[in-house]
Amino acid sequence: MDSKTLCLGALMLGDASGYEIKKLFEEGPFSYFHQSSFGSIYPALGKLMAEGLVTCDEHAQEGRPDKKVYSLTDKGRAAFRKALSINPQRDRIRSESMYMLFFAHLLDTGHVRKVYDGYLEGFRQNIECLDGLSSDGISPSRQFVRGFGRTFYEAAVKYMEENRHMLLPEDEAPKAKGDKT
Amino acid sequence: MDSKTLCLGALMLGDASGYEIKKLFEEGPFSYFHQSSFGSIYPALGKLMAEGLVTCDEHAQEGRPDKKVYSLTDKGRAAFRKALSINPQRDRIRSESMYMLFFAHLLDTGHVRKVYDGYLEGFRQNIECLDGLSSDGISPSRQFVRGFGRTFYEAAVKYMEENRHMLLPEDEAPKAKGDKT
DNA sequence: ACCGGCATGTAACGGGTTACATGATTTT
DNA sequence: AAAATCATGTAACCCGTTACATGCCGGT
Repeated sequence: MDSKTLCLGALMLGDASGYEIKKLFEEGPFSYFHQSSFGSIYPALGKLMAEGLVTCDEHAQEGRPDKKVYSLTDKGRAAFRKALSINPQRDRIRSESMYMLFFAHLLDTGHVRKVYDGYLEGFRQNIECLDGLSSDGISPSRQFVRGFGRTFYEAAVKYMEENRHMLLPEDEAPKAKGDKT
Repeated sequence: MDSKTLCLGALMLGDASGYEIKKLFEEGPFSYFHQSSFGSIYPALGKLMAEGLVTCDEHAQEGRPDKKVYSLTDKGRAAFRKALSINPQRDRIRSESMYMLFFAHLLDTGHVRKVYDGYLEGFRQNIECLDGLSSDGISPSRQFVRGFGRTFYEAAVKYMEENRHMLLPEDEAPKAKGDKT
């Protein structure tokens, strides 16, 4: 999915500036299945302007650059719908952490533990973040996607909690501290 | 994760040619969390050779290019371990299908159905593929990662089967064909 | 005092995907 | 007869990330 389509979609949720669009991908509704950075958003918005797919409303501000709020045009909405009407290719997963854990037996236990806990923590944070989103008046589509993300993250946390011993057996031992073994 | 590290990891599983490495990412043990293409594998192998991290054994063949089988050197194994000792950044999910389904209410029902079924089918195929892998003598690390993939795909299939109505309500109706409603 | 947030933008760099080039053999 | 598999490799292109440039305001 190219940056332009990503921006069009963001604007479907309401007018926004480049800065605000980035937040949608960082903490907002898109954060669970996409991301974007300034270096791709600003140029994308420029191109969309040139193509007449968005308009821009400049709000002068003191002490900081003007805030440029973009809005979709009818042409933009049509272009967005067209962009989504292609058949998406299969998702390509790309997990550095999993690649690393695949080779956990070659690595220092301390390192594996750090990666493991960090990965788990990331999933937990995503769940918290999902919990923090308001569900007022959102479309069934959005609810569906949110639920999907939730399902995934919860399954991941559960699996990692239950199967920690496979990669970190020694972490399981110190359960009873006064035992007579 | 850069292509060179990806190739080193592939060779940790055994000597292989570029062609075979690609298959590891397409159908093999890595297919669940990474991928790679010829355009990145062959140049990566060339660089690894130049750096002395792998050696190459050329097998002459009739009617097709010589098969170049690569093996890790000690230096290569050390480099691999070092590459994995950094702290991986958080996984970045990138799902075109989810992005599309997020906006399902804007799209033609037939298209949504096609995307939905295609997506689901992809997950089912991944599960089948996992079932087809032999578990003989694989390390706990590999078992862990495999289990993780399985957990994810099964949760995804279950969620999509149970919540289809959220995006495709009309598909639910024709359940009882002789009812008296 | 310093860091994080707000706010926009550019440029280099890196790297991966895609397409191209070649060609025999096996399967459908 | 066509398509897929085996097998390697190059090159252009795209495009995204990262770092840089600028600057104020509010909180610690």
